Amino acid sequence: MRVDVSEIFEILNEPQRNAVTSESKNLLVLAGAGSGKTRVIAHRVAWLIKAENINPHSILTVTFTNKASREMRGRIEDIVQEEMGNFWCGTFHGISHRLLRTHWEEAGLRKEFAILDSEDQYRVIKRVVKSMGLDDTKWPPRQIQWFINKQKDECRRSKDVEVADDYFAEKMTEVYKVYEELCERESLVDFGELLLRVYILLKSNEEVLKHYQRRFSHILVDEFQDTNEVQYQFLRLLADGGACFMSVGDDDQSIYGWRGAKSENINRFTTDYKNTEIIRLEQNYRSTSVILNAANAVIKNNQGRMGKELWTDQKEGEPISIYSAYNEDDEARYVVGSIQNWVNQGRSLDEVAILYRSNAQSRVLEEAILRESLPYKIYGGLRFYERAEIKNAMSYLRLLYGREDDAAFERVINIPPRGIGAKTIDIIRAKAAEKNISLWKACEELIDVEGLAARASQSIQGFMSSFNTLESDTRDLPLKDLVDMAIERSGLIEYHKKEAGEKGRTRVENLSELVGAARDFEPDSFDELEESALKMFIDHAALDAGETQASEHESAIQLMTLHSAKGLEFPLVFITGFEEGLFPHKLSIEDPNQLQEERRLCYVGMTRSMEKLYVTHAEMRNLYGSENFNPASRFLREIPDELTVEVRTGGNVSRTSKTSSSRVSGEVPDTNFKLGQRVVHEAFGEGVILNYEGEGANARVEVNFDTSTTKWLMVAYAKLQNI
DNA sequence: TAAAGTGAGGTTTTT
DNA sequence: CCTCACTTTA
Repeated sequence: MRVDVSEIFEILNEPQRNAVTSESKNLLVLAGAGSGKTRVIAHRVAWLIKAENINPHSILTVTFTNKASREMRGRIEDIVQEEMGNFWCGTFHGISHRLLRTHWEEAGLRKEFAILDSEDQYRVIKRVVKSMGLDDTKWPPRQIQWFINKQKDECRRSKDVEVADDYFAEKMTEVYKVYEELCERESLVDFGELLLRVYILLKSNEEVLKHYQRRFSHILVDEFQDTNEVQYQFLRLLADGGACFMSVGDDDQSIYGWRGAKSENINRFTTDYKNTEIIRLEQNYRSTSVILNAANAVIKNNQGRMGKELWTDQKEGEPISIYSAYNEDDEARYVVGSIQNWVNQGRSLDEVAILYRSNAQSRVLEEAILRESLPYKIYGGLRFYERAEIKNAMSYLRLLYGREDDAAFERVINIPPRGIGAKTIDIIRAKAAEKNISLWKACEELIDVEGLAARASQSIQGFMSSFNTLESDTRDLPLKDLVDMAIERSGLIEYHKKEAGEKGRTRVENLSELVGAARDFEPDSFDELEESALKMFIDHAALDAGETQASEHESAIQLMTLHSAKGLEFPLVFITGFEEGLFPHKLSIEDPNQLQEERRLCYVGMTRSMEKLYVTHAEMRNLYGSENFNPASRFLREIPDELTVEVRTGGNVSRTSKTSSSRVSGEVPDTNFKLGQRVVHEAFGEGVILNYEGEGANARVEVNFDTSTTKWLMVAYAKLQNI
């Protein structure tokens, strides 16, 4: 039966249509910012189903974030007008998880294996470091966690790590090994492990591999430039069965190289898969031509691009406003003033985004917004399932599901406080280690032999028996009531109620929101697996930490880092802190590759803007307690002058400042020195004047010497010479 | 068991 | 300089 698919076509341009209907076995779509990349994937899936009569069951669509995967599924279902329960559309991690739940046995896991989120993983690693007798100030668990994850991203087990004479790598690999053994023993799977284990499963198990190779006739991958090694290899194994493989990405928007993403995977795709058809989506539907041309001009400075130039038939639009602020307060004031102008023109606040390179910059901006009592929403805090009170409640649920969950046990054994201190826990841990059993079992044994202080013992018995009653009381209850009862009995609500002020109240609110989340929880079509709702809820919480903030649908200014702005669009965008050392960040300036990534980040930031873009920088910025005089970002010079307009000072924003106006010129009053001046000192050598206070005979200057020491010196005594 | 003190660290983040 | 994690202390 032929289905009318004209609707699929109507809204697509030619390259988009070519991508959607391509019959090539291997297809690479280079999709520029705002060129309709999600639309192309969604329509292609719809096309395959409606026009080519491909069973949704045979299609695999992979994205990076849960949000993207939800959006994708939603859009596809909108087009095909039906729900597709058996269609696999998910994140790499979600899909891997699903495969492991199905093939736990072949993968060498217990049926009830638990997922460690990064905080759980951190705690486990910390415990491992301690148990190995290592000093955790010398061996920071964070760094080891990073190391281990990096190895896993690169498909390396501890035995595969090449340490090559590097003492640190050697030691960290040892920790990796012990961590590996612990996870094996307790059947714990961290995020990296989900992928690595699936990769190893497919690679070593012919039967499972063949099954999925036969099943998936079409594989579609979004944001291909963000794939890391293990993800690439995983896809490769699946596609090697002869599936049609479409990857969509943009090398110019690769901003996650620092966490293992390899944008080379785009090039690699074309060499690994012969006769790959390449389609470029270069028409941008988002931004004015001014913004687009500026972004193009900036990204042109990068080497080794796949080649792509965005164009638009939209109007030219307003020039980009450049503002050189006196300091960061002035910058923030200017931004807020401009937003008020926007509002006065009848525009709305949720059309506005303020972007910055690093989170620390948000505070000054936040304060300026607060002063004008404008509503704002800041991205980047803890997400729902990452909050302490929620993790505590989830630990109760995890323990209810499986008493062997040590991570959960440790978390809640003394929360709320029940008189079980560090000593008692040490005894329990020692027992568990000695007998190689879980903490829960160790408690049972210790109680039997009276190996604990009477009070602690009693308290633990109470704690443990409460789980047994809870279990029998919640059997056959729907998930929502189960969660409700578990939280009620945990004592967490009472505990947080006692907390002072606002904090305790929001925590109690969050706990009841968790009950709400349980009520609304729909297992994402895991139906073929016989898994309890509770377990699915627990896994869901680990794999999808939820939104950054509870969504208030009030109109608000959006504040976020350039990284988190990727994929979003706003009519009005501010990019702040456009300064050397901040953006590009000082840690990225030396390495050409990292510098190129910074430039891509700039490109991403600029292309977020639909109508109007502001770029601001501060001549002076307080950083780590001292004043910095950063030159404007090199990216600013890469924007053609004819596309910009310099905002004159004394306009809508005043330059008021606590310090005297002479500071603007940078001259140290009644001396021969000025800020930024190079000077030489008899003992310390050459340096640059960073700051000053006082004047004339009392003037002191702060000099940053080339030996990279900074000193405050009295001008009257220091015998500084101008160079 | 919470409050006060100490010390390190300060780029970007998803799963 | 400010924040955060962690330790010490009343």
